Amino acid sequence: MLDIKYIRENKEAVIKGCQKKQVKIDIDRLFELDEKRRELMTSLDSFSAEKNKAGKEIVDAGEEKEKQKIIAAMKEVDEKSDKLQQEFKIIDQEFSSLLFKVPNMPLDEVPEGKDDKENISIREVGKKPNFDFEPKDYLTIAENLDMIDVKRAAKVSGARFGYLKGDIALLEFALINFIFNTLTKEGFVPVVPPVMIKKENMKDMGYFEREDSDEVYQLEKDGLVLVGTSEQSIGPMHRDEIFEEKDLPKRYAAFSTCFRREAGSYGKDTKGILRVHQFDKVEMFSFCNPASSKEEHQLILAMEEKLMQELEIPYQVLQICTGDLGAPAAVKYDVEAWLPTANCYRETHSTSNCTDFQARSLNMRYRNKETGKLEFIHTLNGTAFAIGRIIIAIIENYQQKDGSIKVPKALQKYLNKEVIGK
RNA sequence: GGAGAGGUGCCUGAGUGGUUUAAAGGGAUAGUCUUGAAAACUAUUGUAUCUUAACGGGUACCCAGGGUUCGAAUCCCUGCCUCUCCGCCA
Repeated sequence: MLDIKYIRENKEAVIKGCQKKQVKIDIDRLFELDEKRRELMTSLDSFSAEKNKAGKEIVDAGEEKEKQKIIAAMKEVDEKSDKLQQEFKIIDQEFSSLLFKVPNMPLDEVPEGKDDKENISIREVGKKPNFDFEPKDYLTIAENLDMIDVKRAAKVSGARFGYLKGDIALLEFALINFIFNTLTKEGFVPVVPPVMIKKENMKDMGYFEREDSDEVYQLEKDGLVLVGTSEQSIGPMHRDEIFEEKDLPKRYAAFSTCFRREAGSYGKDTKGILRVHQFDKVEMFSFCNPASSKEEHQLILAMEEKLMQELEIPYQVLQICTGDLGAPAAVKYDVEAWLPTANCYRETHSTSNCTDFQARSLNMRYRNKETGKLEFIHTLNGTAFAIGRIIIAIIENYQQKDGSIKVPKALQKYLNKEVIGK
C-alpha cells in the first residue's frame, strides 16, 4: 500500500497516478476519512491520558472514599470514550480498505497508455527460424510424439490441464537445472516454497485488492489460498523483518507450481497448455535497497534475456504502459517469445519493480546507515521460466521436418539428448 | 487426531490486577583505564502514531483479535504459532 502521508502531501500526483493506471478511486473521500480518523484518534488519546492519570491517583489516594469518587468519575469518561471508539472503528475500517485500493504510482519514465494494446516493444532479439517445410503448431507435434496429453487430462481434471510425458517431462527438469545453474552464479538462492499461503499474505502482496478475487483458488476450510506465482510465497517470507544494509540485495530463485482459476478468460487460448490452471515456474525475487532498485530491475530483465539468448529463442521486450501495470508495480517489462505458427510473440516472462508498495504492507525495512532511520526496502520480481510456455516456444522454434524436436544446445547436457522424438 | 506445556525487548529470562517508565544477565555501541588488547568500571541500547516552529509532550505496543475491570504483560474467550508425549503418515 501507499503511505498516507505521501498521499496527503502529493494529492495531485496521486490523482494523476491513479488516472494513468486506469484506477478509479475516490481520493476526496479518503482525505475526508483521514481527517476524521485523526480527529477521533486525538480525542481518544486524551481520554486514555485522563484514564492513565486517574489510575495513578487511585493508587496514591489513601482514603477509600476518595478512591470511589475517582472511580465514579472514570466510569463516565469510559462511556464517552467507548462511544467514540465505536465511531473510530467504522471510520478506520472504511479508511483502511480505501487506502488499500490506492495502487502504486507508476514511475515517470513509464509511457502512458490505456491497456495492453499500448505497450511498447523496445527491442527484438534473435533470428526467427526459416523453415523449408510447413511448420506445425506445438500441440500437433507433441501429440504426434505422445508427449503432451490434454485429452486425458480433461477426463481426469477438466479443461485447462495437461500431462507432460516422456522426454518433454524430462525437458522440464533439464530447464530447471539449467536455470538454477545460471541464476546461482548471480547470487540467487534456490528455493522451493510453500504453494499454499495465508490469505492475508496474498492481500499484503497487493493481489487481493478486491476481496475474494475470482482468480485465486481458495481453501475455505483452512483459510489458505493457492499461489498464482511463487512471488506471493517469497515476498511475505521476510515480513516484519529488519534487514542489515549489507545483506541487501537478497535474491531468491523459487521453483513452484502455480495455480490460476483463469476466470474471465473463457474461450481464450482454450487449446493446449498455453493457458492452464496449473503450471510450474521458476521466479526471481529480490529484496533490495531502494537506492539500487532500478539497477536491480535491469539485472533481472538482463537475466530473463540471457536465459532466452542461451536457448536461442527469438523474443521481444515490451515496456508495459501505465494502464497495464497492475496495482503493485511501478514499472514493468514483459518478454515475449516468438511462436512461428502463431506468427506472433507470446508472453513468457514478466518483471516488475514494486518499489516500497509491498514492503510497506508487509513491514519489511532496513536501517539506512546514513540517516540512521528505518526505511522500507524495495521488492522486485521476474519470471525465470514459465515451464509450460517455454516448452511451447522450444517445440515450435526447434521443430524439424520429420516431426522431431531439436534440443537447444544449452539444454543438451542436462537432457543427455540432442533430439527429442527420434 | 488425542494429552500436556508455552509465546515477554537484539538474545536468555523474571514478572500472576495498580510507581512496569518491564527486573536480572548476555550481546552490541561508546567512554575511562592500557603501548595495544583483554579484564574491570561507567553510560547508552525500541517501534509506530498524533501534536509542536523547535525543545518537548500525549497515546499505543509483552503472538493476534475480542472480553472482564476505574485500571491488564498479568484474569476470561477465540485464533495463530512453537515445543513434548501418543497415534497416523510420504
